[in-house]
Amino acid sequence: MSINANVAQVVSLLGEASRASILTSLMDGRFHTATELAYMAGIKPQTASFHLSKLVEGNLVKAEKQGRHRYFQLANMEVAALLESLLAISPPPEIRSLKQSNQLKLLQDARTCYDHLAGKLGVGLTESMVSAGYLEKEEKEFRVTLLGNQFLADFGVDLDVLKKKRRSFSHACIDWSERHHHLGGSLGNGLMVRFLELGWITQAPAIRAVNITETGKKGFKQFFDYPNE
Amino acid sequence: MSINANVAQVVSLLGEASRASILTSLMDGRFHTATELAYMAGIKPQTASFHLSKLVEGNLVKAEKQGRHRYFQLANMEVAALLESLLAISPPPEIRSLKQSNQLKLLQDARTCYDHLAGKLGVGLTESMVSAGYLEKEEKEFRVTLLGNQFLADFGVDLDVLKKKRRSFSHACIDWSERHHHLGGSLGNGLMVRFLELGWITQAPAIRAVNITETGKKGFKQFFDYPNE
DNA sequence: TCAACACTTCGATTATAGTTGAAGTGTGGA
DNA sequence: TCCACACTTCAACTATAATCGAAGTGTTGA
Repeated sequence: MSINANVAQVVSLLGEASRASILTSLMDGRFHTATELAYMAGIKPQTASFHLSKLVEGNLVKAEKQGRHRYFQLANMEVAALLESLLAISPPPEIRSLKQSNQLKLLQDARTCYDHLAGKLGVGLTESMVSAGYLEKEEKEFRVTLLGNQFLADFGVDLDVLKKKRRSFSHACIDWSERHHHLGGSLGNGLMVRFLELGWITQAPAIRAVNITETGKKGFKQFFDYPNE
Repeated sequence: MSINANVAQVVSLLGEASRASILTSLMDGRFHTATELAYMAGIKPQTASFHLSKLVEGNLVKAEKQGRHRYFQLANMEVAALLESLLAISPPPEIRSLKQSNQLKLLQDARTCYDHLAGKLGVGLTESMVSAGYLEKEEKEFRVTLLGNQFLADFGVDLDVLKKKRRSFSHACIDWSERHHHLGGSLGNGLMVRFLELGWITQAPAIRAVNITETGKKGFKQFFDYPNE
């Protein structure tokens, strides 16, 4: 029954510690080199290269050559979505060290989910925007209200451009740490890009944790009422 | 980075040919014994037993003891949904033998998807019901119209009972062979149960293919306008 | 009580696949 | 031209895990 063999083949690519590590490292949506990924996964570059070639072959990862570097990225958003949903299913990690505990906390506070914000920050901002009447939650996506249209325009996010992109506009993305939905799609991405532009957040170099700047703290409070306790 | 280790652990259970075979065999939603599953996967009972204990440990499968038999079933509907979505992602199988080709055709024509109908039959019936105005497709589920309420009541499906069950009522389930949605949830299950009651369909013993009886052919044409070319 | 049966456990074998050192290719900069 | 660097390929090693025969447990039915 080789119907199953196909599933096994695809899935077995995910079911190995080193490859899973590489893939979750790639979940920040940015490009990474083989050596970087090797370091993050705690393996030698040859080993990473071996795994990466398998992942490229299996269409989970795509590569782009530039000079003597090869930059790797998740093949598409479906892969990222699959990974996030698997993280949601998987049991929470056991904490073994202080460093690990701190890293986990950073990720829970604010991180990128492929190309938009997740963690407490991502979920919190989304909820604030719903409370303020800018967004309305539908079954699997968020709808931007008239009020929200105005707000986003004022904030410097061009909805017309975002809507033209050939991808979902505002899908509700499941969050593995908060067990809530947050704003994904091109709108989620557009907002994050704007936050980066404004210098409200900065991306950590090796991890997909996100750092909130002092300007950001004021801005999030003023414009989004976050945090709102 | 043991965040990844958890994912890898869960996923690696799926990424092995024998286990994938066992799991897809269990996708008919029925209970199966270890020996049955071993036969279907082409391995010895000891090996199946070994894998099954791992699957039970990993909460993908649950077991129930009855006399000298132990009956195995998928742990929950989430697991079934995960498997179907993986089948949808996986490339279509290569055909190697006539027998396999026939089996694949049977599965594509009409099969069970956990506990409701899929394949051409499942997709076709769903589309007919939408055309007839009994169902309306929403983002991720189907809504039963007033007309549909009446139709289903007449047909002998008790919606009140189904709605009380602690599970989704009518979610849209992705079909790996047809690449379309079909009707799942308790309503999808309720309909299939009714078809079995009426003797319109019978379940094949070893495969999750479904056989349409002569009565069924007439019934589906008369009540559901299927097939409708 | 006994034999047949369903399943599991154990131990040995075998196959598979991840890992790494060494060597090779190609690019960039001095 | 030469060296440093990023990456890949190759070959050997090693660890892991799937498989199956043999033996053991517990259940059913005669």
